[in-house]
Parts: sequence; structure tokens; C-alpha cells
Amino acid sequence: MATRSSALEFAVLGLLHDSPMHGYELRKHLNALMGWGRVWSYGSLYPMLKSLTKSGLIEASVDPTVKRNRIVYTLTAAGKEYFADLVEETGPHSWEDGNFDIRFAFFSKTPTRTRLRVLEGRRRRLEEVLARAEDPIRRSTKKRFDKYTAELQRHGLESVEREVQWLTQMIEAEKRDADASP
Amino acid sequence: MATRSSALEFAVLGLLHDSPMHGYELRKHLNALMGWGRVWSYGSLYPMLKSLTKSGLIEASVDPTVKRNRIVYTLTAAGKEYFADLVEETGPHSWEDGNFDIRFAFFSKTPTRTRLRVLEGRRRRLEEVLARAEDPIRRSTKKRFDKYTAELQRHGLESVEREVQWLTQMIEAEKRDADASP
DNA sequence: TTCGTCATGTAATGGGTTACATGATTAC
DNA sequence: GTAATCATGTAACCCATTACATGACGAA
Repeated sequence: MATRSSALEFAVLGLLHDSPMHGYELRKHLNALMGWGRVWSYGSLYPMLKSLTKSGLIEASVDPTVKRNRIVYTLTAAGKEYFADLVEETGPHSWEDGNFDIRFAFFSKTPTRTRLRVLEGRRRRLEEVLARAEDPIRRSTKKRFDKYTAELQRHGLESVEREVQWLTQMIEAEKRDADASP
Repeated sequence: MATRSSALEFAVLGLLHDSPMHGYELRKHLNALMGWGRVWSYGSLYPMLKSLTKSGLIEASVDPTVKRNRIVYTLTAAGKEYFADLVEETGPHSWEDGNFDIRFAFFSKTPTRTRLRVLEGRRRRLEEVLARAEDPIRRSTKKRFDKYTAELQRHGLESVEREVQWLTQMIEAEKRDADASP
């Protein structure tokens, strides 16, 4: 049974799902995947690889084809199982809020049903944010904001609205796909 | 001389700049200010208030008008000075990247020149992100992404582009204001 | 031969959260 | 009288970063 794991752990397992890699390579892929935001340092990556090895989710081996000091990590059967469990997690207090981007990045390894749960869950929570912000009771009692604070608020809500729209598109696409294929 | 402080510290000082408050109240304002994202817990707020008190940047006092167990904090002269220093910080390795939102939230307490530096700095960094992403050399050597990863990438870049546009608007508004007033 | 980048790691620190503990006050 | 919210705090943990340290390999 998989319980809340860190973003990095999830990403490492997800990447190793495709093919074995060594740490340095892994980090490059990691940062390419997430691009703009989110950059992980070696100071967190290498200890994570050690810890995952110790718990048997990945396996370390030295690549014999190169002289270089490379330690290649492979996902074990237990690791695959664990990752599959993580991917299914969508409970209300799950870690999906702050790590939606990573979850989305590994949607190709996520069952369609779970994909929909994740997308709809996020949309629901964002809509709650919008509802709270537009609540007339709150608005009237709320302290007056200065020019910049108000603009920050407006811009933030606009971003949230846009993401809701995007999520809706993604959800519709998922549903079309689900209908099209058995 | 003020060096890198935490987001919470900055926000607390900024809020107390307006008026004295007690912890509970402070947290509500904090979370209203940032709204959607960023929520701080008491577990970080109260220790921060203690530490700021110890370093003399804020002053604790018991509100005599209420029986309630309230400790009201006031920004000291040293605290004002320190905050002013923090607000000026815009160096390349400053903390402005991950905390742009908070800096923006307190723009009304930031000199116009510094405001422009912060806005333009952020725009420049975001434009670098776009440039890297659109670099044809990188694009050709880059590993093929699956459907979802590609969409994540696309959506991320779109958001960045939109923020660049927004920043440009903000910058223009600042310049207009600067021209209009002495 | 020197510079960039590949490659792996550790120790100290940071900036928080979670869960817990306590109790007063207000609204129903 | 009881539930919600006001109000303050602490201890343990978490997930990461920063700065440092080491060294091999390839290209100019």
C-alpha cells in the first residue's frame, strides 16, 4: 500500500519506468520534463536513489559498456507495483494538489479512470477557489486592497479561470478517447 | 544590511507595516492576501513572530482592551528599516524568483525604481525560459515527449507567455505613472 | 593543458508542515 | 450546553537546497 510520497520519488519511479538510467541522466530528464518550474538538485536526487535502492523499489548496477563511473538504476517489480499504487491515489487529502503537474506528466502511465478523477478533482478545487473569491458576503467584509494587491488578486483569479478552462478541455478529450476505444 | 529572508518573514513585516496585529489575525490577512496559492500554518507563523521579536524587528504587547489572550505585534523602527532593505533587494541571486507574488503584493511599499527592476528582472528571466524552449537546436535533440508531457510543456509555455504579457503591461503602467508624477 | 561537462556524493541548513496540546469566547 | 471559532503554542518530521568535495573524460 503506497502512501504519500514526495514529488521527486514519484518522478524518479515514473522515469525509470520507461528505461534504466543513472543519476545524472535522470536529473536532466527530470528537468526537461518539468521545464520552466521545478528543478531538482543532486543533493536531493542521489540520496533519494539510495533510499529507493534500500527499500528495493529500484536496483543499482554498474554499466559495463562504459568505463565511466556510472550507476544505472532499474525499476524492480516491487517498484512498478508501488508506482502503480501511487498513480491510483486520488483521495481528497492526497498530495495531488501541489504536485498536479507531475501527476499529469505521467498520465500515460495512469489508467483513464484515474486520469479523469485527477482532472476533475483539481477542477473542482479550483472552482471552489473561484466561488470563495466571488462570494459577495466575503467581498463586502473583506478588507480593502491597495492597487497592487488587488491586481495580484485579479491576475491570480484569471489564471485559475484559465486553468479551469484548460482542465475542461482535457476532461472532454479524455472522455472522447474513452468512448472511442473500448 | 538585510540578506535573504524567508517569504513568511517578509510578508509578516509587510503586513505589520500597515498596522499592529496579533498572530491569528495576521494569518488570516496573510492568506487573504495570497488567496488561492500559499497558505501558512501556525506552526511556522508563531515561531517566526518569536524570532522576529527576539531580533527586535517587531515588538510584542498584550492588548489591554480585550480579556482575550492576544499578543499584538508592532513593527519597530529597526523592523521598518530592515523591511525597506529587503524591499530594495533585486540582485540576480536574490530570492525574487520564487517569491515574486509576495514582492508584488507589497509593491505599494516599494519605490518605483525598485518596482521596475523587479518587474523587468522577472520578465527577462521568463523570456529566457521561452528562448530556451524555442531553441531549434534543443528541440531537435530533445527526446520525444508523449502526448501528456507535450501538452504539459505547451500549457506551461503558454502560461509563461501570458505572464510576460502581463508583466509588460505592468511595466508600461509603472512608466506612465513615473512620468506623470515627479 | 586546460576547460567544460559528465558523474557521484555528503553535511549543514532552511523553511516550512503535521499533529498535537490547551483553553477562552461567542453564537445558537 | 455545546459547537464553532478565536487564540497560542511546541515537537517531530519532511523534502528539499546550498555549498562543498572529488575525480574522470573529451574537445580545443
